[in-house]
Amino acid sequence: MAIALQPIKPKKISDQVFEQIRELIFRGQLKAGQQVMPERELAEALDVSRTTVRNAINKLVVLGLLEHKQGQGTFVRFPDTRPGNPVAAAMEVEEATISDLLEVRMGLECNAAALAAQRASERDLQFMETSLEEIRIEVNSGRLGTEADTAFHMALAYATKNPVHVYLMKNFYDFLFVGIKKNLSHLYEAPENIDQILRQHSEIITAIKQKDPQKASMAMRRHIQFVQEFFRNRS
Amino acid sequence: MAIALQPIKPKKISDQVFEQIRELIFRGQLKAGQQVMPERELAEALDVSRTTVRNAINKLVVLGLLEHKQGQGTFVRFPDTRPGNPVAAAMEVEEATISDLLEVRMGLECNAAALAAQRASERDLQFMETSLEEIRIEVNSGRLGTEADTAFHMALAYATKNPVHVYLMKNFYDFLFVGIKKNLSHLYEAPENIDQILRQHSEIITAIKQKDPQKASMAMRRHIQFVQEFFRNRS
DNA sequence: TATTTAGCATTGGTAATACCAATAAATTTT
DNA sequence: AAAATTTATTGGTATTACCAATGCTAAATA
Repeated sequence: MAIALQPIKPKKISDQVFEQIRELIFRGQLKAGQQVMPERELAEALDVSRTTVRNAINKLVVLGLLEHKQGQGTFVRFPDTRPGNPVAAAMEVEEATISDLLEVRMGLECNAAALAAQRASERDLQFMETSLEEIRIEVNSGRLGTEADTAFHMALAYATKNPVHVYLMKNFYDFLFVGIKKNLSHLYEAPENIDQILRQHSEIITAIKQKDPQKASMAMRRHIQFVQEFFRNRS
Repeated sequence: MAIALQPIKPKKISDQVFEQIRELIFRGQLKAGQQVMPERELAEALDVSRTTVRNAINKLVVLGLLEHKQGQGTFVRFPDTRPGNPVAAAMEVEEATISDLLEVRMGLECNAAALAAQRASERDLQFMETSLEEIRIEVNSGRLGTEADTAFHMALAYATKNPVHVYLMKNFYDFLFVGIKKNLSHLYEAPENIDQILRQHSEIITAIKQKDPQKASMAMRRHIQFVQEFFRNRS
């Protein structure tokens, strides 16, 4: 007998719950930042076990749509902080130090400087010089030019014309710079350091202008080494 | 009183299990297609509840690293058949080429090799040599040792002892794999290249054994340059 | 009274156990 | 020998209990 029987839904219950909640989020009935019903209530409302609800919610958490907060509840994440960004959490968990961050930047950015020296357009150079100028202004106004500083390094990333490098820097921007930002205040407290740093940045730009990869890489190396030294001495 | 007590950070148990299993996959100790231990056995072996193991595994399933098959077991997915591989997708969107990937790896991995030369433990070296040996076996059997090759580079990442670098490479894993797979499949057209590659990997290990950062970095540089040259000549 | 402290309620995290459901292999039956 | 059945294994769901973190509230204290 070949009667086309209705192939019953072989779906896992937890997946059905998952779909329902996700729908609520997509439809905007669960807005960003809002708290979702507690697991216990959801379980009763849907007449399934808390275990099942839990699996569904966990899936949404892993996908970055929801966020667990023990003792408070589960909340809808804001879309702009969603894509692949367990960064902040990872930062806490991984015990990453400023030193660790600088080590990685040494490899990544020296290479980027060398690439930029081969490919940077006039526009790229202008962006970098603008950022450098903004740092000067900020610092002279008594503020710290952290924003401008990161802008400089992002401009460098774009100047490599390498989409993979840009992708990395975009996605790990927080991870690579957040630690620096927090501690940059100390570095900028000593005015004599500021001149050093400005000069180092300037040297990087000069080397890129001259289209000298070796020189650019070395300039970046000296810059990062300087920062490394600073943090080594104060800890 | 302002004694800076060390604020304990109790990671979730399920996340610890998650990390362990994921590391087994990255290191190649759990190969693609292979079945992982049943949840009940894992729970007993790790001395945690099955619930916890379940949560950890579920997370890996959602991330696409594992695959559930009711009545059979849980299996390691083949990296290139992962649905919605975020990095691979990004590679399409960003129009990234193998050449772009190799450029970034040049910066990241040369630096990693230098760090590993300063910090690699015996265990790290063993992992690298095991991976290298597995590549040999795979190649001699007519297959291409893409997974073993990836495991080698992950082992190098772990050997740096730098949590930021490890974190980057973990999230870079798919990208790395895709790149390596394409590398090898094309390099395989000229078998004499395989010997070159094996020797280059061997030189990297040797340099790390000798705790010579410069040499390790240079060995890695030569390796990547070799692959770059190959792709330059065939396009 | 103002502040601190302690306790309580809420909510996610883990555990233990039992049973359901699907699959594959072994066994029995035809 | 082939087919049907049973059995063992393994993931899926349910239930219950308790732990752990957070925030609120009321009691205790200065």
